[in-house]
Amino acid sequence: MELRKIFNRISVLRQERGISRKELAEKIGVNFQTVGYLEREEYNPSLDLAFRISEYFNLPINLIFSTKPLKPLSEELLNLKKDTK
Amino acid sequence: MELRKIFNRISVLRQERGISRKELAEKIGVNFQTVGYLEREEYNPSLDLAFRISEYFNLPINLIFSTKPLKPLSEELLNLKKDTK
DNA sequence: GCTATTTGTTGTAAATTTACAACAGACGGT
DNA sequence: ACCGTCTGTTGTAAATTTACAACAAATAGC
Repeated sequence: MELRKIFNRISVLRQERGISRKELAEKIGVNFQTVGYLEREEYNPSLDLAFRISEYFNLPINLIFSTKPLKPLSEELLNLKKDTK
Repeated sequence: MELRKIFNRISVLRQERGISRKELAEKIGVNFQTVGYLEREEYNPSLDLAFRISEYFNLPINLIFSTKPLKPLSEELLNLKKDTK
């Protein structure tokens, strides 16, 4: 089906929480190397795994994953502030 | 990884739009039997495919897919109205 | 009734995701 | 310098998703 690459913010979110890949892996129930593969965007998570990550970070899927390259969160925040002023 | 089953509203949304599985399949770029598998929830879509469906229906992933059984849309609507009054 | 379209289902092969093991490099604390 | 933890990477096997072909049943239009 020629899969598109999905971009994600997993490593940023994980580092914000100050946890290691191993800890995150345990929380979401996968091998720690799998977290590595996901952070390096070497392959896409399954929908179920995407939901587990979303549940762990308490953020909707669309905020963590995107079909388009993700800007740094800091920049997104800046744009939001611009819009509301 | 013992995958959880993900529930979805694909068949309702498709029927609301009045299109066939074949038409939907063409729009999202998969085989029409694949749409059948998804509607019967025999397997979960990949994250990319979930995004294509989300883009086609112009709805966020979380409104179409869920880890918990989905109530009819009519009921969801009723709950929303209750909350706001 | 006939025909076309849609849907449900099954089977097999290909592609993708995940687990797991192994190893190397970076980094911090002692 | 040593030790432990974290990270990056590669390889292989297992599980899951997808394509595709085939066929039956249901439905709608003529």
